[in-house]
Amino acid sequence: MAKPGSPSQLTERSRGRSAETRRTLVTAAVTTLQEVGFGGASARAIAERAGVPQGLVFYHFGSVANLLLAALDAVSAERLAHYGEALAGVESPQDLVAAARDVFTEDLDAGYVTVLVEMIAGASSTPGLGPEVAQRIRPWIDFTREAFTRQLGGSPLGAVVPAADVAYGIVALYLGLEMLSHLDGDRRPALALFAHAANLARLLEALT
Amino acid sequence: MAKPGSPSQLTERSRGRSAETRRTLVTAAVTTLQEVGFGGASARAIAERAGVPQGLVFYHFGSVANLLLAALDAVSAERLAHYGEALAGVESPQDLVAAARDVFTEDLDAGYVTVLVEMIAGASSTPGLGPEVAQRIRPWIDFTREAFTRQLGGSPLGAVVPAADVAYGIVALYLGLEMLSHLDGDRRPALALFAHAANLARLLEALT
DNA sequence: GTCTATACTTGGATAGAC
DNA sequence: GTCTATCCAAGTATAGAC
Repeated sequence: MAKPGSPSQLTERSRGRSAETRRTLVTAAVTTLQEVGFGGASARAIAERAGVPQGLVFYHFGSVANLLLAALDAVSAERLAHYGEALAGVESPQDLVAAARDVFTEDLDAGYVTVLVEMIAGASSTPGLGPEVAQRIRPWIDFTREAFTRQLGGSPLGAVVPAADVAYGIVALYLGLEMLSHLDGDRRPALALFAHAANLARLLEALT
Repeated sequence: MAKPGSPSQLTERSRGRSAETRRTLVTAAVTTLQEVGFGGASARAIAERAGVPQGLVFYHFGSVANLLLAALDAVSAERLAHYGEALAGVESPQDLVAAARDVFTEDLDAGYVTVLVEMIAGASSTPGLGPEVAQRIRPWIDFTREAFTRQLGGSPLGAVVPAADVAYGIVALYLGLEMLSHLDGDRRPALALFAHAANLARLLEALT
């Protein structure tokens, strides 16, 4: 049961091919989660999208769950990097809310958060998956905490409520909004909330 | 393909038996969703818990999805009735937050919201399920909107933010918190948020 | 090391027995 | 009208070919 990627006996050709197959499968796993959810993300469904035989899922990842976790890793890395860029120019709570709204819209359009939501919900039905998913969410909460601390740590709000708790709540809200918006295909209620948040941010700035 | 419950040819005995089988299946569907999620809620898994043969799922409900929707209906009805009672004695924003916290704890303990979350996430993988689930969530949002309007409609917050938007956000937050708390089995971060909300409610009351 | 063909299991659904 | 025996599709996983 040799793991792929082991160093011995690898030709240039086979090494490159393996890596590409893995990449293809990971990409296909992401789109499968987006299109048919965790429940529909079988080895067959993913492999078909990837254009490779179904057995390769098990050869390269050992199980469907592992492949889905790899997909989650890929999306997390991609998004966190992007969030970092999006927040680079932020200099006020108002900017922060605006950036959050833009990022939310992107996430919804591209279905990035769907992947996360499906994995969280799906974790209930696959033994051992829960902790793995939980671990992969922590960076999102940490990122949010830091962004909040930077822009609002010194404000009246930051004085009353610990950043860690707020960050947890914001991520929860983000996931919930994604879930509801995705469910009925209407993002307007969610975007309305961002607009109100912008108003409150303006109000808060006026106080300081 | 006669639907059960048709009036003709029914003995007292058979009518009672059918209703009881349906009830048993619905209850089993709820616990199955709670224990193994949407992905694990197969006709066989549910029927085993109900102690009835698997084919009865299709006889009585036509499909697994229909049975799961019936389970969601049962939970929704039960919870909305209970929420109504819990809010009967509420006379201030502070009371409202306290009641919400109690209800949240109950929901988490009994796994009621898990059913909802699993159905929302699972809707992605079953064609046609989305709208059905969306329809069943609307009452939760309406209920929240009314509760908010009653206690905070006249406050500064109510003046700035439309109740409908807030209600949507609160339900989203509620679902997200349930999802995260359930995932890593730690409800403390969520409960901390309710504590902060209580403080803010107190603050708001001081202003009015 | 990489991948394909095949074994085995579980699940949805229904034809027909009671 | 109610339920059971059975069928077929879809899923996971691996033994063995290249």
